[in-house]
Amino acid sequence: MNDKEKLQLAIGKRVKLLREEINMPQQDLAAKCNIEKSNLSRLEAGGTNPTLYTLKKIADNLGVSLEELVIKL
Amino acid sequence: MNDKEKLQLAIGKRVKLLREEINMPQQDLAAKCNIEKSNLSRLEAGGTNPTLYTLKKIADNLGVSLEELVIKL
DNA sequence: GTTTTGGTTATCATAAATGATAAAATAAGT
DNA sequence: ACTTATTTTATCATTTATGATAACCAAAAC
Repeated sequence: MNDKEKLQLAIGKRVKLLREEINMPQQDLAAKCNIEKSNLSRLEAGGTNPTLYTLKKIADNLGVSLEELVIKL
Repeated sequence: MNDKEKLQLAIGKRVKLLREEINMPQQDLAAKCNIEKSNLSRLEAGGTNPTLYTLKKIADNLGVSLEELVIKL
């Protein structure tokens, strides 16, 4: 498990946590962000190294700032 | 100028500002991050949509947290 | 038990970030 | 002016995130 993989897992968990806190399904969040739901699923599972723009859209639609999204990463 | 481009310009300026605050040349930062100096140049100019891992390496080597790096974006 | 609902996994194509290298431009210092 | 350091720009190959679609799994509802 390298740094990159750890980071991917961490951001994935963070997104999942914030999303579940507001009871928003993956598909809803994905739709709002204009990303594929399968893509979001992989992201939350730590399977991708998302770009800044993807993270920004997720933060916006979760109602948090980008800082809050990447906290402790 | 769309949202993505604005975001790229914003992160670029932020990296540049933080880097210059500690008087670190692009090439030094790039070397520490194991990224190409040309790549960093483009990033600071707003020409790329960097991945989370790239941003994390940059934050680490600038001596700031990821939150601090993406502040106000 | 069979519909929903939410989530996962798989595959392939496409777009784009990055690696690698080189050349040109700019600034700073001597 | 000349040198040196720094940055920018360009190009091409490679890697990878994402788009798009489909099939599958799990749990809860009914």
